[in-house]
Amino acid sequence: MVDDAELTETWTRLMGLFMSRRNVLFEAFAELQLTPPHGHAIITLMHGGPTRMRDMATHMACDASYITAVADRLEELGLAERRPAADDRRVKELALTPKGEQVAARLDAVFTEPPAALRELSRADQAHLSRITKLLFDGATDAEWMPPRTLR
Amino acid sequence: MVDDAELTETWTRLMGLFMSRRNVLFEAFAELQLTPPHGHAIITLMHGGPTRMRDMATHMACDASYITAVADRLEELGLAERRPAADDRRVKELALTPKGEQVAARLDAVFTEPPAALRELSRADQAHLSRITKLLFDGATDAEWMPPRTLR
DNA sequence: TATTGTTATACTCTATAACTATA
DNA sequence: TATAGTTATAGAGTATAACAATA
Repeated sequence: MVDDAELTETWTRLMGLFMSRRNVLFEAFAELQLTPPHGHAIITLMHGGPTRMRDMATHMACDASYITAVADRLEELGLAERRPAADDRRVKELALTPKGEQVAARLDAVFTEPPAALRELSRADQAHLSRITKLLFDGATDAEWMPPRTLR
Repeated sequence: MVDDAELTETWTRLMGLFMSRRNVLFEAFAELQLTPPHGHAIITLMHGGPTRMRDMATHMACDASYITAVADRLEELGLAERRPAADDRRVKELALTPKGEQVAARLDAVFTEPPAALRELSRADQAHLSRITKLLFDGATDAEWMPPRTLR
């Protein structure tokens, strides 16, 4: 029997798991002396490769001037560097350093790593959950679903 | 077949749903001219009743002085009010006004409302998901699980 | 002396506006 | 003239430290 209250409880339980993972990620940010936007930026660089500062501002939905500050900080930390773009002398690209690659990979792993409890489900339940989340994904409207690139 | 990659994808899909709900809640905060901490505070008051300012600071994991600012703002908005505590004249309690009750209930509903996609699952899959999330809940260590009181 | 809430203050995060150098 | 990035500056959010009232 699945009534409305039970559906809400189901959702609440899922939310609890999310919150815990979010906390883990935020702790990882703090340990690396990064704010969430800085973490977001380097994970974006890891997935997308060298990125024009303007495009980074668009992606992060923030003002361009803030990207200047983020880039400054990432350079200070030795995680990323500015590079002139090949074709347009106004443009700079932001690119990860080798150290930045390592840090980004570590943060990305923290983010995508399923909670241990998920691993401890039976194979059958893991398969159920996989199938059901695919249905959720297909059933969700665009407004409801957002690609979880990183947590901001 | 459920290999590690599939488990990660399952988790990623769930994260996507979560992110979307988070956005909805943040929009609801913004419409009410509340920051997440203010929303957090009034939902706490809704669940816990009148609360000493000191206890609110502990609950919100912030400095006591910040609660002064939060209380000021909530009073300005007519959502909460300070009351002297009965037993200790140093202490003030924060309590929701009738308007605050309404606003808190609305925010809480936004927060706990399951995504539409969850409702559109078959009864059988809803039951599966309910059962599996209970297993997740029971299997999670304290460090992994956090009661999703509100989103900060 | 210790604790509650407040004030004064400072620091961080982020945006807006003005500027430069290219295009 | 328009665009990419920077600088200067301002505002919001939040903490720290000192303070008054009460325990």
